[in-house]
Amino acid sequence: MTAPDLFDRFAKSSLSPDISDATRLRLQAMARYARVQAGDVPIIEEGSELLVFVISGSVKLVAQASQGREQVVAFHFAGDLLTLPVHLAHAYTLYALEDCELVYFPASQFFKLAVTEQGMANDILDRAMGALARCHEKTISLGRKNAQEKLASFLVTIAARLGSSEDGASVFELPMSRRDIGDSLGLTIETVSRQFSELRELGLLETSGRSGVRLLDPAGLEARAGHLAPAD
Amino acid sequence: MTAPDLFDRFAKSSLSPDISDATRLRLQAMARYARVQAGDVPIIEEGSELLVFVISGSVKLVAQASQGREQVVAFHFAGDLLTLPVHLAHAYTLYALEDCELVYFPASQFFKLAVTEQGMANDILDRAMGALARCHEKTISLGRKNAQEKLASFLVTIAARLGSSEDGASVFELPMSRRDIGDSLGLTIETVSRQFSELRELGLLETSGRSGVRLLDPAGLEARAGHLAPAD
DNA sequence: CGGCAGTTTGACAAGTCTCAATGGGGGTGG
DNA sequence: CCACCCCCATTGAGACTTGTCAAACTGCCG
Repeated sequence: MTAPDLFDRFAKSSLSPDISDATRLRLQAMARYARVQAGDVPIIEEGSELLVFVISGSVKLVAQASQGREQVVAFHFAGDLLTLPVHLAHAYTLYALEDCELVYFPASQFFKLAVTEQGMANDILDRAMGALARCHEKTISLGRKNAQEKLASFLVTIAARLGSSEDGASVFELPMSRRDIGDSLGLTIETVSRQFSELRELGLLETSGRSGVRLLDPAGLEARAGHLAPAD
Repeated sequence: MTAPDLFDRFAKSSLSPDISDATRLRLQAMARYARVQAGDVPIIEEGSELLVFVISGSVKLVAQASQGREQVVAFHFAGDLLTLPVHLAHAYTLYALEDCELVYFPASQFFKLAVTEQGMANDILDRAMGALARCHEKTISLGRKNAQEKLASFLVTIAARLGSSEDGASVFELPMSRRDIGDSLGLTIETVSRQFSELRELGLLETSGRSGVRLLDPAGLEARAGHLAPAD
């Protein structure tokens, strides 16, 4: 598949259909592409903030702290938009969890163009607000939850994104390793594993192989996620 | 001071000067105002996401988890823009840390208008991206830092925002209590207090009264913040 | 000056991390 | 197609950071 094909798929999935041809062409001119395998770093580029669209596959956005400690700031899946920040106090890197196709743009250029098209500006704003809201939710998880609540809420969130429903259960394959989950939740790989075991013993979920998960009791899991009951 | 005055100050500080009069008038028509004292909840409104401009004072955005646990998602000071989310898995509330003046708008209406003015849309996008970047930084702090690193990086960040320089030292008054700091860093009030004492014993800072802070060695503090060295 | 709320300090408990060993999945090569 | 091997995941034991509970202290405000 060639780059133009990738741009078309990007346009179809992530641009509103009533974008003007002129804007579309200018977007295409500034678009860059990455097709990478699991584990690779898709984008090697410094100096400017990037706007990255995940066309297929899944990625993790990782921040490096001192002493080799890593924090997964966010996971993103096909259809998502993410921003790759220039480093502030920490350096950020994007990694492919699976084989991936990405389309990306220098953020400032993209914005300059986006604000000339109302539909596009609106869409980008919505996505940015959505990303901010998800980051806020993650903040709560990291700051005020114990290990079990962290894993439970993580699984509930992933299930909402990737899960398919099978008579009350939610079934999905985790594209990330236990280490990635730990690095995302602020836990060690061992603690993640222990919590998986405990949730299994509680009858809330089953696992098959390394990545298969079946949430047997989504409501029970949600109850252990430390979320505020909506009716409170 | 009357509401129109507040709008003028908002316009002067937070709107680009070349906004059209029509847009300005429509903004004024949808603007709402809050003037509250420390500790108050400035905005009681449900159902839609709000865009809040802090004209004066400072606020904390708090998320309630189950069992009365609170997580401070962000502090905001005069000049800041923040979004007050409709609740997702958690409920959010805004509290005034000091006497405050706020101007706020329903986010969707504001956006609809903002995208008709390029400068405005750009500005809002920039601010949203900035908020997202700060939230990412907070994620790292919560997920991968110990208590001392959390407090050190918190103080460095606040100093950059509120501190005034006095021959190498950075001096400021904390508008928030130890509890607020703990709720922001995912620590208890006792742990925050112990870390203050330890940093004091290390000669990195002095405190005066409950809120006065003098960072004697900002570089030394930064070194303990767990940040990645820029040159790495 | 007195009282109260917020802060500091101390002792102990608990949860998570660290280090270590075992187990199992899944990919590779024969 | 099967067997092997390596890497990831699981399980266990002990250490350590942080949380919990309690008491003393001190700014701050009336």
